Amino acid sequence: MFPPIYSPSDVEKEVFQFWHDNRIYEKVKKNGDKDFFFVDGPPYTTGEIHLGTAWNKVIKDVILRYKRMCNYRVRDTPGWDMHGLPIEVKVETLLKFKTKRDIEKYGVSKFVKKCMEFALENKEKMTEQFKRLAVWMDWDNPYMTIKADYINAAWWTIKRAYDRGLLEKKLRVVNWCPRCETALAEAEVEYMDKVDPSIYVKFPIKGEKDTYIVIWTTTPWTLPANMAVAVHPDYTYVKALVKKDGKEEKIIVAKDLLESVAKKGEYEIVKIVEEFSGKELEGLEYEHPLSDEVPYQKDVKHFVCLADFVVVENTGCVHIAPGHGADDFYLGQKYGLEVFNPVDDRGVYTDKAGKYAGIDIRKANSIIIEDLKRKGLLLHKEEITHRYGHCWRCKSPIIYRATEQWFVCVSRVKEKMLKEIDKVQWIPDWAGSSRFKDWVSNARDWCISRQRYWGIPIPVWICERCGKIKVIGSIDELGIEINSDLDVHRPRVDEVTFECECGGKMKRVPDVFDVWFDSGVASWATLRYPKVKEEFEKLWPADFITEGHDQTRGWFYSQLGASVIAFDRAPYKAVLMHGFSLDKYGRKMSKSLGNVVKPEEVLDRIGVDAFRLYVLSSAPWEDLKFSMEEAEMYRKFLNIVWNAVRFAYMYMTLDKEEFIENCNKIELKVEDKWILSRLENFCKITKDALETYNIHKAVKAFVDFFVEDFSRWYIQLIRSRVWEEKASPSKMTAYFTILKVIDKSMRAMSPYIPVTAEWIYQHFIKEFCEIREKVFESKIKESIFMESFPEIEEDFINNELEEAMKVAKDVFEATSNARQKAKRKLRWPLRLLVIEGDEKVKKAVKMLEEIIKTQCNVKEIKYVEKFEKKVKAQVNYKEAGPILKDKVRSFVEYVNNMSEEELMSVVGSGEIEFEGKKLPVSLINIKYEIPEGYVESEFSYGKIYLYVEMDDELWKECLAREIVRRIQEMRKIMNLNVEEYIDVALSCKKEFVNGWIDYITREVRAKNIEFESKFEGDWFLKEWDIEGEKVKIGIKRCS
RNA sequence: GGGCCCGUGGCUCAGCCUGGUUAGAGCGCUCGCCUGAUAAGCGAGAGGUCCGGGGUUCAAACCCCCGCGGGCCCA
Repeated sequence: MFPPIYSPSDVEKEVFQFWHDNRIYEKVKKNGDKDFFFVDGPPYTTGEIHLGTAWNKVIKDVILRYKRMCNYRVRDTPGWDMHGLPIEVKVETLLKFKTKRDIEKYGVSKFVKKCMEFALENKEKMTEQFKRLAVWMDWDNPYMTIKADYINAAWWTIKRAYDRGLLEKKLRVVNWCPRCETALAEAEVEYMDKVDPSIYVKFPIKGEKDTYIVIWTTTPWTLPANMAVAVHPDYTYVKALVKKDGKEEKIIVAKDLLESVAKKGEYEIVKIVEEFSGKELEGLEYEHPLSDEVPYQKDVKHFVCLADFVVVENTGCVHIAPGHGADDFYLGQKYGLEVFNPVDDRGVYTDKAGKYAGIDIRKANSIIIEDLKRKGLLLHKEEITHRYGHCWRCKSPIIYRATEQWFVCVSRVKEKMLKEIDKVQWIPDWAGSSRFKDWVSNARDWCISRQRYWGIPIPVWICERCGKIKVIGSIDELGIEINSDLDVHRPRVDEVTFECECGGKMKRVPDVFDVWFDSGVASWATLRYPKVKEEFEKLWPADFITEGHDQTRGWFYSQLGASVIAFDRAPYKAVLMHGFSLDKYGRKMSKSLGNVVKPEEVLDRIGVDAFRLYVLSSAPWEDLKFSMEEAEMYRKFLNIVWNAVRFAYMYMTLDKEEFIENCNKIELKVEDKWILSRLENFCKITKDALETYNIHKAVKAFVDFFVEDFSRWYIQLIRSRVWEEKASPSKMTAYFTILKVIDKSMRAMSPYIPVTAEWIYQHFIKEFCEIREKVFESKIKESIFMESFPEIEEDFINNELEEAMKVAKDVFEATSNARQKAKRKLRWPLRLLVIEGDEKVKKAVKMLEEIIKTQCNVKEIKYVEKFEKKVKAQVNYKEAGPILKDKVRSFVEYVNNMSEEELMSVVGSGEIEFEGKKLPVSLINIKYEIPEGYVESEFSYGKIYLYVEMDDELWKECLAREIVRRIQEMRKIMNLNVEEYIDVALSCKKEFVNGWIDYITREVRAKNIEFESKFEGDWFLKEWDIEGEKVKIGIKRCS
C-alpha cells in the first residue's frame, strides 16, 4: 500500500518498528570485510540533547551508514562523558548544597553514588533522543567514562606519563573556582563580561618622601599578596612633580602615560624631575601599601622588576602578585620572589592576610579600596567592564591562585604534537593547519588534578613518611575486589593504602582527574586497551572523528595530548570539524536568550529525514543558523519525492504482470537515456561528496536530480507513455527506467534519509523485486542498508545529451515566458516555434525535437541560425543635430532610403557614410522589428520566436481542450471513477468545436454528446466562462 | 591585543581554491499555468553598491592589503 499523503511520523513509526522487529541494525553490523574505526566524541550526560548534538550525531550517522554500504565493518560505539563538575553541580543543586562541606557532611560515598545514578539516568534519556534521529550506533554497548575498564585505561595512560617523566606535581598558578573549590583547566574557563573596579594605587618609594610608583589593577583583593612592581625594560619612565590641592608630590609612571594618569588623579603637572629607561628602575625599593594591615608584608623586601609583558597602558607599571597570576608567578621565579598566597580554597583570606583574615575576597575589594583611600594611596578609582574568566559550570568568577597541582608536561611534547597534526587529514584544511596548531603552540602544561569527588581518582599514592610516589597503571594493582564500578571511585579507592619500602604508609592523593583527561583516552579506552590488545592492534588509530569547532581546545586537544604521551602519535587519521548551531539571527542558543530550539520540536514538525537533510545541506564547518522555515522546505522536497514514487507505483502495480513478462524488451528513448545519464552523474557526485566529507554537496545534488530532473521533468515527459496500451515497449521502458532511477538514487541517498529510503525500498523496490532480479541481476535484501552503495556505470553517462536537455528545458522556459507575454495558455496549441542559436542549440533541437514540440505544445518547430528581422533606422536628432546642422534634413532622407542590407553593414562597421564623411553609427537608432505575429524571448543559449497568431482551426482545438478540462473537473467534483462513462450536454453550437468532437468524446469517456441542449433530465450542471463565451455544461453518469 | 572562520537579492545559501559570457539556486513575494501524482504539481516576473576602501591585472564576488560587522577560540 502506498498512502496518498506523505506523513513523516507514520513512515517513521513503521520503519522504526521494522528495524526493531527484524533486528536490522544487528544484522547490518555483521557485514563488511574491511575495518572502519570511528570514535564517538562522548556527549556530556546533561540529560537533554540540543540541536548541536543532534546535528553532530547526524553527521556521524551519515558517514557510518555510507561506510557500511561500502562494505566496511564499522566500529560505531557511542560514548558518554559522565564524570566531573557539571554533574556534581547538578547533584549539589538537587540536594541544595552550597559548599564542599555539605558534601562531606552528607557522605562522599552517598554523593558519588547519586552522581552515578544521575549520569546513568541521563544517558538513558539521551539515548532515546539520539535513536529518534535514526542514528545507528551500538546503543546497547556504549563506552562510558565511569566504567572500571575505562578507568583502567586512564590509569594506564597516566602511568605511561609518569614513567616517561611527563607527570609532575608543581606549585603553579591555576584557574580556581572558589565555589567548587577546585582547580580548573583552561578548557573549563568561560569568558564573560564583568564589571570590576579599576584603581590606580600609589606605592611609596623607600627613602624618598612623597614619592610614589603608580600601579593599576582591577583586582584590589590581590594587593595584600603584592610582592613586586614590574616595568618594561625598554620603555621610558618619568618621575614627575605634581600638585593637587596645594600639596606637591612625585609620581613615577611611563612617560607617555603621565598626562592621562595626572588627569585621573586630578593633578597639575609641575615638571618632569627625572627621565629614565625601565632598566634603570630595576631594584628600586618601595613599601607595601598595606603593610600596616598585612604585617606579613613588613618583613618582605619589595622592589621593581623588569618584564616584557608590560604594555603601555594605564600607568606602565604592573602590580605583581606571584600567588595570583601566571605571568606574575614566572616573573617571581626569575627574581626569587615568594609565592605568597593568603587566600584559601573557598576564596577567604587566611591568617597571613592580617587584618583581612576571614574575609571573603569577593567582598574585600571595597574594604581595601577604602583602606587605600584613608591612607592617601588611592590615586583614582573607576569601574570597568571587561572579559573575565568564569567557571564553565557554576559561572562563578574564577580567581588565579598558586596551589600544588598535578601536571602533564605538554610543553615537552608540544613539538611532537605539532608534527602529528600535519599527518592528520583535516576537513576543512584550516581547522588543523591554522586553528588547531595555533591552540597547541600556545598550550601550557596541562593541569589534570581536581579537588573534587566525582571523577576518575588519580592513581597516585604518596608515602606519609618519606614522600615516595607510587603510580599504579591498572585497577588490578589496587588489590581489592571490584564488585561494581563504584569500587574504582572515591571514596572506596581512598581507603586503599600501600606499604612503602621505608615502612611508612602510602596514601592516595585525594584528587580526581580533569574530565578532559577522561575523554582524552577514549580512542583506546573504548577498545578496552590495555586489558584487551587484539582490537587495539587491529583498529587503532581512529579512521575518523568529527566534532564542533569548540573541541579544538577540548577533545581534539585532550586526545592528541594523551595519545602523544602514551603512543607518540595522533589518535585519529581524519577529523571533520563542524560548526555551531545558532539561532536564525546568528546568536548562540541559550536559555537566557530564550532562543533555544529543541530537536524534538523540529522532528515533530517535519520528520527526521527532513531534519537530517536540512542540517546536512550547508557546509558542515560553517555555523548553522537554524531556521524552521528553511527546515520545512526539506519536508516539501521529501513530499515531492513521495509523490513521484507514488506516481510510478500507481501505474507500475497496475501493469505489474505485463511488466514482469516484458521487462526484457527495453528500447531506451532519448529521455530515458538522459535521466539515466543524470542518475549516474548524481551517484558520482554523492559518492565523491561522502568520500571527501563534503557532505552538503550531495544534498544539493539530490534536490537537483530527484526533484528537479526526475520529478519535474522526466515524469512530465513520460506521462503519456504510461497511458499507452498494456505492455507497449515504450511503457515498459519507462517503467524500467523509473525502477532503476528510484533503486539507485534511494540507495545513494539512504545515508541521508534512512527512513524514507527504507520505506521506499520496502514498498516500492520490493514490489518489483522479480524484475529487478531479472534485469539488474541483484537479489532483494531484507533492508536497503544491506545493499551496497550504487556502482557508477560510466557507460550510461552522456554529457552531450545532458547539455542538449538543458537547452530543451531552457527553450521550454523561454516559450512559457513568450506565452505569458502573449496571453496564450499552455493548453492552447500554437502553429510555430522558431529557435535561434549556435551549433549547440542546433544539435539540441535535432536531438530533442519531439520533446520540445510536445512540451511547448506547438505544431512545428524550426531551428535557424539567424532569425530574419526587419531592420529600421531612425535619426537620433539629439546627436545628429549639432554635428550635421542644416544637413539633418537630407540625412534623414538618406537614412530612410537605406536598404536593410545597407543598414546591416552600417551596424557591422559602426560607421555611416554620408556625403563622403564617415559618421558614428550613434547618429541613428537601429531598431529590429520581428515579423508580425511573433513574440520573442531569450534563453541562455539563444532566442525563441513563438508564432502566437490564432486561426479558426487552432481556435477550435483550443476550445475543445477547454471544454475537456471543464468536463474533467466536473467528473472530479462528482467523484466519478476513472473508467466510468458519462453523457454530456452542451449549450453551445456544434460548429464551435467542429472536427474535435471525437477528441472530446474520447478524452472525457463520453457515450454521447448533445449540443444546444435544453438540459432535460437529471444533469449535473455548471455554467462556465470560456474565453468570454458563456457555456453551460451538463454531465451525467451512464448507467 | 592575537589566531581562525564568515559577510553574495527580503531570508537561507552555492560560486571564491584554479580571476574571463548577462553572478546562480531554493524559500518568500507578484502574476500566471496545469489538472488522471490533485488536500498535489509547474512556470514566469520583480528583486543584487557580491560588507566598505585601496591594490594587482587587459579583466576581480574570486588574488593581495587595510578597515567594518558577526561567530568561535585565546590573551
